[in-house]
Amino acid sequence: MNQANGLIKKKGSNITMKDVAARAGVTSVVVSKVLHGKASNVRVSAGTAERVKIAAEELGYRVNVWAQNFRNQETKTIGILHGIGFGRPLFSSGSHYFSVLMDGIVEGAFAYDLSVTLCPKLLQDNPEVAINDGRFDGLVWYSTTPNPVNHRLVLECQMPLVIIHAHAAQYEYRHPTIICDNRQGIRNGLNHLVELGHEKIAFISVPSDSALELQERAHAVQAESETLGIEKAEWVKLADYDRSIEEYLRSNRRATGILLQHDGLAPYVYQAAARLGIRIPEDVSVVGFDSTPFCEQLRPSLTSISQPLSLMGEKAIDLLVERINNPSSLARELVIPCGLDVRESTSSNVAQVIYQ
Amino acid sequence: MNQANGLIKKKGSNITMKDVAARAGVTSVVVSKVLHGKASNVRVSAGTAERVKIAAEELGYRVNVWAQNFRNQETKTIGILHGIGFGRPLFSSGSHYFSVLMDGIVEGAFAYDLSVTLCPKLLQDNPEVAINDGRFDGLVWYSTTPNPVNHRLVLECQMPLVIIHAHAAQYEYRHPTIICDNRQGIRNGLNHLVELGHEKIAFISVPSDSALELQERAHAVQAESETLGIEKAEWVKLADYDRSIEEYLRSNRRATGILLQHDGLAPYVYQAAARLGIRIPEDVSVVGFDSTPFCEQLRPSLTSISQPLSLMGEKAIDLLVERINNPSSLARELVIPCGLDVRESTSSNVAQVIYQ
DNA sequence: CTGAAAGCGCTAACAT
DNA sequence: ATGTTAGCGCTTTCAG
Repeated sequence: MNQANGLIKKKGSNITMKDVAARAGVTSVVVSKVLHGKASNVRVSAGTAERVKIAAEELGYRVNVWAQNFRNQETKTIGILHGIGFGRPLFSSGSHYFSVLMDGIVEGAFAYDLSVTLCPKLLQDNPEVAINDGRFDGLVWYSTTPNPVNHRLVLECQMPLVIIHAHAAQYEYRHPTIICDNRQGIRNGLNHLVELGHEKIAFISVPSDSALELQERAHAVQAESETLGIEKAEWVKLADYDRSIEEYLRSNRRATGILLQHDGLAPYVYQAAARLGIRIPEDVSVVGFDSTPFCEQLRPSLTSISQPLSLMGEKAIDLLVERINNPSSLARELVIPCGLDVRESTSSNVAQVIYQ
Repeated sequence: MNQANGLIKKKGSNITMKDVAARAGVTSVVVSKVLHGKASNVRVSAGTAERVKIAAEELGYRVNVWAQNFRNQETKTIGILHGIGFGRPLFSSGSHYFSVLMDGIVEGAFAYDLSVTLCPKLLQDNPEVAINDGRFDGLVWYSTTPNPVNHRLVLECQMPLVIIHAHAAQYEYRHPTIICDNRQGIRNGLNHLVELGHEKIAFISVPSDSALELQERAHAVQAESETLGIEKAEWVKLADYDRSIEEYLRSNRRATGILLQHDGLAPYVYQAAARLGIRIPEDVSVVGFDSTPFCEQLRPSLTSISQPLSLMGEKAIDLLVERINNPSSLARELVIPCGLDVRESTSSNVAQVIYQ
């Protein structure tokens, strides 16, 4: 087999500033100034500068960024902490959630010339070690369902850290947080149904809502339905997903507009409706929350309140950088408005009225 | 607003080995040996070791990994180079390709305790700089459609680098490569159709196939159809996607089994078939190549030859690590077998015969 | 068994 | 305008 290699450099066999300096007949300090010095710092004669540049070019010199960062006591790198047990998230499977979030985070990080690192030490066994081993300038932590263990870990974290999906108060204002405006999102959904002519609206929620955001959505429904002056939305709390929904849909209390606490409840509603011969959206309109890609796969596709996840990831980096540059800056909370993606699962209530 | 911070450490305000040494009444060398020394190296009295450990514990000492790596002239970090123009790939949108590949790469990297870094310098403007600035121990490069610019860049790369979707010969055996077995994949597809009773088989390909893998698939069809003893598969080369396919399907040369050069051609075939009232799979069976998630979204879902992308990412890291540890090791080529995901677009040819 | 010295590549501060 | 010194945190080498 034709085999050409040995072209790969051995560790530490790179050209350094010293080499360049030697060739240019100066010291490495001059090289540093010429090649990387801030304009103000460069007090070097034009001739020397030229010689240095030529020498660097000839030798194919490349700055060693790690040495540079090490010297500067920074890493220009941020880490991602995954909430649930800090296990490793997957890009390709699961809820698609991580992919979208990551895109935002990377986008934000790149704007500040920060690298984003997926680190086994951080994403597996012992985050508490890697969290503080000099690897990162800052961390992004996201979790929809906090638990006592990681709550404490996050609270005690001494590194610049930004938390996605939380209120600053939850973490004693120790770290900046970013969260979507669940109340305004619910308002979007309710408004949409009202505008379509629905007067009786139900909110379907999971049985136990440990996740803060789910709680907020539930509260918002209460508050907003009063404000909107619509019949106070009936709150269907699910004990047994399938059965509860079917019972509700069969009852005479059935609403014409249904709001879901999150998209994941849609299949239960769809299936129960199908069993009962209730058509979506002709007989009942359904609005989800989160507007995951999953919505597009449902038949009919699911109208859903959108959480601008990617944007949140991006903005999170703004907060983080602020914190890195000024560790004693205020731990701000950023609230991002929700949108509404109208799809096939909602329609006007008029037709229904006519044919009833 | 209740505000508690100032808890975030300033840069470089960490406990170092020096601090631990001072408290334990030894030097940092001893600390290093006790805390990080390989078992063989630790020639320290039990008492001292104990004191050091206690001191470290009391001070909350954490090793600074970057300093450690810097000293060891390594980074324990690999970078990902995206082929086409080296632009930044997105996780959430696009072909899903990147997500799957990344999962494999990360899986592989984590097995070696390597971090995977997404770096703006690498993924944007000037990869040629970041490629060699001391940031990475090695690089993964993937591209389905190489161009002269990045071909040269890759050829001249002095870092350990592994290439996904290429033959080692294309890069003069300078870097290890990994590629799926396109010929065997085509064989899978043809076999499947033959076993279903199809005797006349067509291969539909794109007009210009700059991508190496597409070429390989085409060649494989020629070679394998002979081997299989089936009527030599007709090769429909598309000049104009829609028209060519429709013309072909309308002609009396129409096959009952169609093999596609890649999944992306399926919609054209589906639509042309629909226009002509040709049913899939009743009248014609269709097999794609790549088995992208897209296959599931088609109606009927598309049977497709699968490329184990995630596994390829994982194996790529094996090759890369081999290269990092031994730069003058052989630039191997790894060929990974394809699978076949049977879905709804293929069925037995028997029914068709009966009712004809 | 422990310590002193040296240095990875780079740069800020202080000489000259 | 250029050089010298010093040190980021760590570990290897060599002396005691």
